[in-house]
Amino acid sequence: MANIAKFDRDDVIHKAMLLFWEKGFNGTSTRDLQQTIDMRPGSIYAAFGSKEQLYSEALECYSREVAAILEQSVADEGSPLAGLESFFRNVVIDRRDTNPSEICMLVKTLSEVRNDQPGLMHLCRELLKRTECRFAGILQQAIKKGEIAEHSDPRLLAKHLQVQMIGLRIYMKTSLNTEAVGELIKSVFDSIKAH
Amino acid sequence: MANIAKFDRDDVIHKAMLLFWEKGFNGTSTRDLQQTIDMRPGSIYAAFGSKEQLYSEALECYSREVAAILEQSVADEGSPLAGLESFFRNVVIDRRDTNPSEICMLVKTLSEVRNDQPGLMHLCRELLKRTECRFAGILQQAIKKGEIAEHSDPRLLAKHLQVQMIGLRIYMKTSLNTEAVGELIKSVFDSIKAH
DNA sequence: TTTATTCTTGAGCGACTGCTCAATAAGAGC
DNA sequence: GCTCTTATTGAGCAGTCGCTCAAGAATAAA
Repeated sequence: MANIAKFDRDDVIHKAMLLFWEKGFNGTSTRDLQQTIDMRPGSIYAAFGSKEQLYSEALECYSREVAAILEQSVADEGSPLAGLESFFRNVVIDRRDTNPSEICMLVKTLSEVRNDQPGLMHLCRELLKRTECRFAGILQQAIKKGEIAEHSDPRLLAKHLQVQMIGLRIYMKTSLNTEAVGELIKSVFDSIKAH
Repeated sequence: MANIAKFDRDDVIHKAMLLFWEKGFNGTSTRDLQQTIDMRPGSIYAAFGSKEQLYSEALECYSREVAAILEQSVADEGSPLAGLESFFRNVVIDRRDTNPSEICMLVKTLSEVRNDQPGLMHLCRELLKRTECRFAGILQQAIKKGEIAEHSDPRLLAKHLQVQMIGLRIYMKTSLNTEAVGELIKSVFDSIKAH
């Protein structure tokens, strides 16, 4: 009953998320984790059950934080479409050095996880779908505000944006060419406006 | 001096490639490899030096095979642009069930490998760059044949295609929606033609 | 303080990791 | 046949893996 002063669960998950994001699921050992979150194996397994379960919670944490950045971008720009573009530049270019990895953690998971971990796979799909829905919602606002043509299909455009976001982040890691990627982002949003 | 009848090196690398592509670098144990390529550890390490070195050769094998598919597609279609589109559909949609993974092996590597394996990272970048150059070459042919506008920049378009290819394959894995992805591919090539 | 409950600790289990190397087999040249 | 060189074998090393659990510390209730 008593809410005994325990470790700060959210903080621990956040720290675990950063480590997992950097090193991947297989690349992160439980010893790494113990050191990073400053907990002993017994406590970790009592609190989270398994490495996979902790990873799940880290994924959800990641997804929440990305959603917050997106929301903030739209609010800051005061325009749905400009907010989206700012979000893209922010995530793909500006944060690439400070983030644990240039690549989206959901994509890293999807590409690493094997079919014998259906839970993680399913969670990834769910979280990516939510991002796509957020994109669609913002695009819908952009239509309302007349920033893009009324006959545009926000759900198709959202899929398009999802593909771009995934592709661009990886392309950024391969090319190391900030200018070229900036140009590519510009052309993505130019073509949306032109529709 | 004598060319003693040894194992078939190319065949072994191909088999190793399929396993690595499926399970990733960290996810593939040397025991897995031993069984798959039917060699004992001593022979493997005598022939390839290390797991990482064998992985490098597997990556090059993968890249060669993808390049062959691209070349074949262009030859079959008798048109550079139609060949590219056929290649996209082939790789992103048609082969997704028979391939060891839906996702490009180079991208999987790039997303998994840590910075303490600079050799693999560098090789990935090199091989992806070559693919981009191949795209650019084919787009150049498309311009010559009048399939796309003369003022198009084949190198920029090639970067664009690279981003699409990467993004689409991952999106295919998340959405499992063949129709939507087919539509996305169509729109990619429609917009290239429209330029 | 005493007792009951919750939380934390860390030694260590059994399985697995990448890899080595002395022993053996299999050819090539004579 | 015989020697010399090269190829293959597989037991096993030293280290790491994810995880458990008996013991102890910390807090709450009485």
